[in-house]
Amino acid sequence: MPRRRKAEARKRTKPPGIREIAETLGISIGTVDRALHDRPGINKATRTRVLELAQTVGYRPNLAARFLSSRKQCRVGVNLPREIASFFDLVRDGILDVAQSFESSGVRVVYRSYPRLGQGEIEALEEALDDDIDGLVIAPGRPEHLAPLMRRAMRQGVPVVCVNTDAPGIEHLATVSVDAAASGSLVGELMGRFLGGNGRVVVVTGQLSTVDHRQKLDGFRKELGERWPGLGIAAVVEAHDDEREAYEKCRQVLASTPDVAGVYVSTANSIPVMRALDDQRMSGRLTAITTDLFPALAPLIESGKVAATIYQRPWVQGQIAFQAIYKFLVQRVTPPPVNKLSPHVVMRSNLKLFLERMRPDATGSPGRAGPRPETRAARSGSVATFADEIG
Amino acid sequence: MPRRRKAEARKRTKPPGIREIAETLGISIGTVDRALHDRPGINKATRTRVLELAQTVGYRPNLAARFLSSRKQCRVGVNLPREIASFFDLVRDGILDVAQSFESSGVRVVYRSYPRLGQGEIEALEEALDDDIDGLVIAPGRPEHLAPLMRRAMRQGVPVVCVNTDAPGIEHLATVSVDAAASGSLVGELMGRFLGGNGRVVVVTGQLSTVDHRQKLDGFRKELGERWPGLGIAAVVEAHDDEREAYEKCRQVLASTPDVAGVYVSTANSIPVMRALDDQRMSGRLTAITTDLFPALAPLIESGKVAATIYQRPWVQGQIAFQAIYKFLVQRVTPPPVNKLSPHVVMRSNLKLFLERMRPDATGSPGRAGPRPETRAARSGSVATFADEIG
DNA sequence: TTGAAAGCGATACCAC
DNA sequence: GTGGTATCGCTTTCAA
Repeated sequence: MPRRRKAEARKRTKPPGIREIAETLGISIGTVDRALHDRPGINKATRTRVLELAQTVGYRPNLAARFLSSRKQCRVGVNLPREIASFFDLVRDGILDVAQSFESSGVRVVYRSYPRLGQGEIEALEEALDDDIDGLVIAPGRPEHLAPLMRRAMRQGVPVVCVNTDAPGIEHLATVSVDAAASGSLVGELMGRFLGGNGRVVVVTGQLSTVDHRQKLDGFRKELGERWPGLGIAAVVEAHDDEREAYEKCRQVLASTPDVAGVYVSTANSIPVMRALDDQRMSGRLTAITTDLFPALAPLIESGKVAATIYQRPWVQGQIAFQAIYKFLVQRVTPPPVNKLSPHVVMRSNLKLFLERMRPDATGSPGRAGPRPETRAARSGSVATFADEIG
Repeated sequence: MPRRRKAEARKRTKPPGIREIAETLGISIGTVDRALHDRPGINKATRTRVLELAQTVGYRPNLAARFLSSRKQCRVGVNLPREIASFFDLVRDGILDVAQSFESSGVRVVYRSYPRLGQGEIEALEEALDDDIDGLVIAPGRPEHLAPLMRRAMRQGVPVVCVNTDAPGIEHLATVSVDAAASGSLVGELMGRFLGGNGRVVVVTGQLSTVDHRQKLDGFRKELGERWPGLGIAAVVEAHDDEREAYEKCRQVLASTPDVAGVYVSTANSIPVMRALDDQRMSGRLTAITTDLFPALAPLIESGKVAATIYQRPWVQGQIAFQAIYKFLVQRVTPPPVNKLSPHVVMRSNLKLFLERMRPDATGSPGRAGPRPETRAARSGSVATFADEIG
């Protein structure tokens, strides 16, 4: 067994650098640099020679050295709505967490917020694009309205990653979202199992013109149609993410449809729906499955009034989005254009695992602890980077 | 609105470095370095002065510079069993993925494997400790047998992170695992809902002396006891992760217990159990919930014979484990001692999202693509780092 | 016990 | 077009 000797063994045999390339080619490192970076003022022929040699020796730039020498910083814009905070605050935290772990590569996050999804997002995007930024993470509320600005970003060479939507039809580097169709059919399957295969279900959504909402309904309907002949949709309620509207419409529907066995709320707007159920004294008898997770929902899950909720993993969405931008900017790796996460099923028995991650103090950023003598290890109060991803 | 000017704005105002500290204190950077790193040969008084100033100015080392100048490399040992491959291969991939993304900080993975959980792990651990390694990730099969070696690791100053167990009672830096108790009660809750609150369930486990297995059973039993009065445990079968044993014992139990409504297999040993059910012509009528996910299980989920399986997220476990070691070694951040992941529920409707991640070609390591001219962006065939975490 | 200086591997200039 | 060289912030070594 090859037991390495203590001292010298841990020096690394250094990989080929630009200096080696320069030497073997008998040119200067400046020229190599020019070739590698497509910089102007270099002979086509030498450029090719350099590129080829780089290829064969397997040259890979030393990112530490690059960051150290180039004094410019990478600035990544993050535009998110303030509402719904329980979701987007976690997206932001996920982003900050990853950003943090790459701080030594000189990335900085420039954060902008606006009132709500689709409200002020155009202005914020415009502002960000004016702000000489290298990359951008956004949560498009109304993708179609953003299209022109997205084209502008493209022209400016600013890569944009969209979270919480697959934003088809607008230009972007990548999207990150929960698989909406899978989300819908997952609820269909849970509903089928929970109801023993029989019953009629009311679906409460936002508005069906939103791709995401449409896909969830379609997924749900497909699952029911293909696998659960005894299950049907009693009604589809569009509540437009409005509390009052959700409450009123649900009351009406429930009153006029007595034999409802289940309710599926496919947006975060579940509280008023549950209130309507309560008012009809139905919340115990009905099987309710909701979407997202926030403090007000916890007691409803605890009590069993909500059988399950579909968690859309905002923290992880943020992580992935930032990761994509970072790798693209720093390492020139183009991410997959569409990143679909698997939704999580949260029920009473695993609820606490998720709530723990939602405490405001659990932002999981030991590195932010600030100045400390390096020799003293700091035990961080919460979970490090990836660990938080469960939230 | 503060629109920054184009060119100069993106230079960063540099944070305080050891040079600044040296200057304001009127000493040399060498001395500052000695103070910051507790190196021998420095006056106690100056040391304190440096440390204090560092504290007040908020000194944070530039990791890029550190890595660049220190020519030593960090070597992290990874010891994993070859069986069960569907699980541990993914743990390894998760580790490699993170390692990859930190390659520019000079971490290297030294991989060792041995036949199966608990078989050869002592030798492998010994070998790793002999191999002058800086940190270690292991998957302890029999923690109690490893105790002396773990103590040795501790003495040698080698931090160890354990995956797939919370390995109580042995020394380690941290553990990463699915929350076994939550896993058990989650199955209890699913069972309760699926069976409509009535029926008797057979539990198939490995061996109850294994903490992890015990906790799952306890979680399951607790959930049933507290919330599902109509549900009971018909029998608990210890199959010791042996296929034949599982099959035989299950056959017997099922034959002698006619009124079984559900089966819970709390280890990956579910195939023989399902075969036993099939042989008794019960697989359709029973509600089966299993653990882990591997190719052979997919058709059983597809067909509905397995209602759900609890996915233990090997990929993420690997990521978190390596991340913990890395942060500890490089950034001196001590991770939380226990990292409990929330288990995922996989059913027919979201199965494909998980299977996609299990294809052997989907290792998600664009950076490994090898030498390429940097100016040419590479579109990676699969998902970048964090994205794969859903698998 | 301390100071001074030589790298690490890239970028960004200058001069030719 | 190309070569040379200062520079980034730190570690390391040698000299005082």
